[in-house]
Amino acid sequence: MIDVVIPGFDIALTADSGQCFRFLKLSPDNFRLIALGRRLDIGVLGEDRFAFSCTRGEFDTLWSPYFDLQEDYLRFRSLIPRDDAFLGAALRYAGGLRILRQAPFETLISFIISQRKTIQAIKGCVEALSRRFGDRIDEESFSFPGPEGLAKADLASLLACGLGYRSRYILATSRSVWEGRIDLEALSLLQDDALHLALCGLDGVGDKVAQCVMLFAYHRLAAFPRDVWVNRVIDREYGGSFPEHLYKGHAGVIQQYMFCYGRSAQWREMQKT
DNA sequence: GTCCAGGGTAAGC
DNA sequence: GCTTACCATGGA
Repeated sequence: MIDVVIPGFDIALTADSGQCFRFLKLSPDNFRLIALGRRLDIGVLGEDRFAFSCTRGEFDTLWSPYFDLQEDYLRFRSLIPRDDAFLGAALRYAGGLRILRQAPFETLISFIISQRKTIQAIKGCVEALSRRFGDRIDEESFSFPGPEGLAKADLASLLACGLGYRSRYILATSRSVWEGRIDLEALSLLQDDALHLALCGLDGVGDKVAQCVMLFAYHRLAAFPRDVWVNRVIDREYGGSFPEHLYKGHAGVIQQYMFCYGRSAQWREMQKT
């Protein structure tokens, strides 16, 4: 267990930001994450102070990159026009979140699952998949399965995880990865357009899922996923057209502020009046 | 009972 | 090129 100072970092917000479905909220100030084949517990000690259940070396080489802690998120704030009241409020609400650097396969499968599901439901499916096909980490923790485990699964087992019609997408895409028809590691060498095209060639992956995988796994900060929440914000606050061009190269970060604030009780309450 | 959720696909035009 | 019906599941 180590004690670290991370200015401006909000673990509660990041854990519930809809990027990753393997955060567990143990208490208001304690979180558990399964990632990188490990279990990590994070406690909030105070303003900008956190406890991580790992060594200093693991924090520096594994978790600091995972949480994108070397990036200066203050530089994204200066991109927001002063007269944009919505983004100003969104930043005050969600400015402490980070764009995670997650494993491509887990992110890919998780966002194929995500279609027409709530975040809670996605979490349930991902947990079920991990328990059935992943490796045991400890008494109660299981890693997300690799391509082999899912490629060799049968449809009935996938259906039993609550995946519904997405089961055949997950089987087909897992087989594409396992059989080497697509190399998720090699995709990191591609430019954004080529990466998007390659991802959209997979079963169950369209524009939105591809954008999520680009942003949350390949850290392409220009990717701009448009889901029902973001579209709702764009309709209500920007007359149906968001000026993405103002944030060239970093619109994905702005999108994530919009998503989190748009889902908040605070913004939703304002919409009722 | 109805509506909605971090959508994709294939058929139709 | 652009719409539209359909796809399972669970919770509000």
